[in-house]
Formats: sequence, structure tokens, C-alpha cells
Amino acid sequence: MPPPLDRSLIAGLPAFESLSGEDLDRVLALARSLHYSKEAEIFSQEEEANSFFLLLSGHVRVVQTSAEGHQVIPRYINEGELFGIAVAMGRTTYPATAVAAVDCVALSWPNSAWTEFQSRFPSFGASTYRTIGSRLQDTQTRVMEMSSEQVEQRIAHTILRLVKQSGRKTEGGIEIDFPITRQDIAEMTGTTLHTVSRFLSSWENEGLVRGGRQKVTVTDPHGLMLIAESRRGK
Amino acid sequence: MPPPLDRSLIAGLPAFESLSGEDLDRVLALARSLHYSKEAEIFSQEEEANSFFLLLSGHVRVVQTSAEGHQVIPRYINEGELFGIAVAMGRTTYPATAVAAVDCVALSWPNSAWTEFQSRFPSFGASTYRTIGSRLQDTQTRVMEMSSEQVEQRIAHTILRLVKQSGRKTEGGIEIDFPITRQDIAEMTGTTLHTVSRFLSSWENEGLVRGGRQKVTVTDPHGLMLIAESRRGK
DNA sequence: CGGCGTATTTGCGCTGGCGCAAACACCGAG
DNA sequence: CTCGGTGTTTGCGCCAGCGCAAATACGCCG
Repeated sequence: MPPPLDRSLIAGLPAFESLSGEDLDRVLALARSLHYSKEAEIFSQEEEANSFFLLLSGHVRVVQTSAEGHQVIPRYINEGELFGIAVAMGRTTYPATAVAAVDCVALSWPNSAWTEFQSRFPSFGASTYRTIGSRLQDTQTRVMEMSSEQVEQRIAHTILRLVKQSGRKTEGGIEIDFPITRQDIAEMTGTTLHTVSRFLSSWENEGLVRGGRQKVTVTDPHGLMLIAESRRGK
Repeated sequence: MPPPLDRSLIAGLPAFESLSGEDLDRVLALARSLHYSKEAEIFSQEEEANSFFLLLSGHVRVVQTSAEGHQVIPRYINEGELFGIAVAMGRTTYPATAVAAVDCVALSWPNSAWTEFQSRFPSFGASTYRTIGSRLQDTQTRVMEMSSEQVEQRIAHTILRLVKQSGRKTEGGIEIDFPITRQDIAEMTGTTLHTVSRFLSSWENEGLVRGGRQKVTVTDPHGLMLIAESRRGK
């Protein structure tokens, strides 16, 4: 029997906001706490979706692979977010693979808990609607960007979004809080690692960013914003 | 006072499946029935989202416009589908504009009805989760296609999808059931009307499709599928 | 500290598909 | 029937960004 989990773990999170202390205990009673080391697979695309997850600490990379083997990164999961919620969408399998970008701690619940939370805690339902809704919105935005923007703008937008969501202040700029390769950025923007590298290098020459192995630091967010918004084509 | 609406209007639909006759009457009591003529705007992007809709007949084109004026068509709505469900995603404004592609009939409810349906009819909640979930899924698929496929494959996939969702058998092929321009197809695939036109012409020469003003008829679905799946790049 | 595997950078040539522009077809109105 | 507007086709030239390939750079492990 694992030690009981503390309420404070999930007390502040949107998914469980406005739940009483007792309710939180009930939620935790059904949860399993899991540790994943860097680059470990949390669940895999096409796999039977028996549970859903909440990320307590770390960062998770979500990867989709096409039949032809082409990979895309739909999003990264930040601390406090639900993920693997196939059950909410009425799916029986996970639509993507989740990989720990760094060492992670997560809670997981069996799908049956979903139904219970849903009926017992109205705020839980509303919150997850919002979660899915905003993911839909993000994805649509991405489609718009891919349709209308040049690669340079797309990369700039993506970096800015990453920095906003998972930025960490350091001396000399804001850096993305987890290891991310040029390849990863390419898979988020629909381009190749070569092209990403070229633009990052050129931005580095202009003093907008600094690169590093699996690392990006933005030194001039405003300048990068200008690039992101500059419309080349009409 | 409008005439009461008949239960049969919504009885078979996924959103209201397994509701009793009385429940259906309650749902209809809150609804307004509306007619839109071809090309009329049902609601507009950024507009305050006060109600949600169900399409009873016709086809609705959903259009998103970027700040720079670039347009994208995220999807078409078919008969029986909910749309304009910003309320479900916790949004206060519509994320896109809805335009009647042909003359349409729709029901609409004030957002307050959403809350009521949600709490009174569990199956309603589950069904709309699935709706949003599958839209998210579709959008992700589109991102994958835009990342990994050539324009020709994307157009082929899109046409096949349209034909599958809204195809109508005619002598000599299956045609898309509503008027659609090359420009529309371009906005669905992230390309230009010129390129769409070029490929449709070339397919017409090969006997796979037949074109027409605001009309596409697929004469050889299998042949088109081959194009959609042929991997050019690695 | 040296070696190795992985990540990154960069050059070069090619091409898919876009932009521009003009010519057509089709449909509905009068 | 003719006219005007809207949708479609097609030619031409160009260039952003990809594919290929090779040279580095970095960080970890022993």
C-alpha cells in the first residue's frame, strides 16, 4: 500500500478546482502515482486507453506518427495538465504517444474514475471541456499558420509559444524549460531540422536568440515577435 | 407563437439519443427554428456567442479568418450536427464564421440551455464530448497531412473525405452534395485555387474526376485513393 | 582525459507550387 | 439573346525551402 497522497498535490489545479477537501481525498484515493524517467514512454499511440493522466511535474512530449512513419508533435504537456484523456473523447485507443521530455511525476486514474468525476464534480466536466476546447483551438491556429505563413514565421511563433508556456528566466534571456532538439521544433512546425537550424543560426547572428544543444534561449522576445508578425507574402 | 416543433426532427440524432419523448419536447421547447438562405452568415467570428446550433438540413461552411485576412475552412457541417458550440469550450465568442453553403434550416438554443441539457441528460454531455473530440482528431489529422504530404495528396484526401461525408450518388460518379469552389478546396488544403484547379484538370484528363462550376464529381474513387496514398517523398 | 554517439551547422543544387496575369466558360438577369 | 459577374483554366518565371551530404561541436561515460 503506497502512502496516501497529499491533497496539496492537486488542490490548486483547474481540473479539481472548487472541490472540497473530502472530494480531493476521494480523487486521490483512486489515483496511482507514477514516475517516468527521461525519454520513457508513458503511453503509446494505438494502445488501448485504459487510464488518463495528470502531470504533476516535468514536461511531456506528445508525438503522433503517421502510417508512413512521419512524426508530428501536436503539443507539450505542462505541469498541472490532464493528458491521455482519450476516454473523454469516446476513444478506445490513445491517438498519440506520450514521452517524458524530462523526468516526470504523474498521477493516473482508470477510465472508470472519469465517469465518476464527471457525474460527481460538475466543475471537473466543465474544466475538461475547456481543456479539449483550447487544444482544438490551438490546433486550428496551427493549421492557419501552416496555411498562411512562411516557415520563418511559423518557427518564430512556435518558439514564442513555447517560451510563453514553459519559459524560464535566466541571465541573458528566457529559455525553454526542457530539452528540445531542432528536430522537435521541426516536427512542431512542419518543416525539417535543417531549415530550423538555419533560421535559428541566422537569428543568433542578429542577436535574437541563443542556441545550444537541446536548448533555445530567447534574448530578444520583441525582436522575435517582429519576425513572427512580419508578413512576407500578401 | 411559432407552431410546436415535432419530436421527429431531433429524435434520431446522436446529440439527443436515448432521450425520452418528454425530454425531447423539453429540448424543443427551448429551441428556435431558423432558416438561412444560401451564403447567409449564421454567426460571425469574434461575435459574442450567445447560442448554439443544430443543423437540420443543408450544409454549413465554417470559415476562419486570420488577422492578416487569410481564410481557412476548418470543416463543413452536415445535417444533424451541432455547431457553434463555443459555450462547450468555455469561450465567450465564436472562433469562426458559419455560412450557409446552401439554403439551411437550423435549430438554435440559448447558452443557458446548454447547462440544462448537460446536467439533465448525461448522454448529451457524452455525445458532445465525442463531437469535440472527433473534431480535434480531424484537425490533428489535417496538421499531419499538411506536414508530411505533397499538395496533390492533400487535395486528394480532402476530396475523398468530402465525398465520404457528403457524397451523393449520381449517374457516372459520386458528387459532393453542395456547391464548392476551387477556392474553397484551396482553403481546406492550405494551397491556392490555381494549384487546385491544375490538379483537378489533370485528374479529369486521367478520368478520375469530373469538374464543373462549383461542383466536383469523383468517377474513380479507387484511382483517387491511389493518388492520395502514393508517397512521393520518403 | 579520450572516445563515441548524438545533435547541430552549413553548402549546394533542384523543384514543387506559388504569384502574376490573361484568357475562358458558365450562369443568371434583363 | 446579350451582357456582366463570378468561377475556372492555363502559361510562365521564380524562389523558398527541401534533400543530400559532409563537416563540426557538444556532452557523457568509462
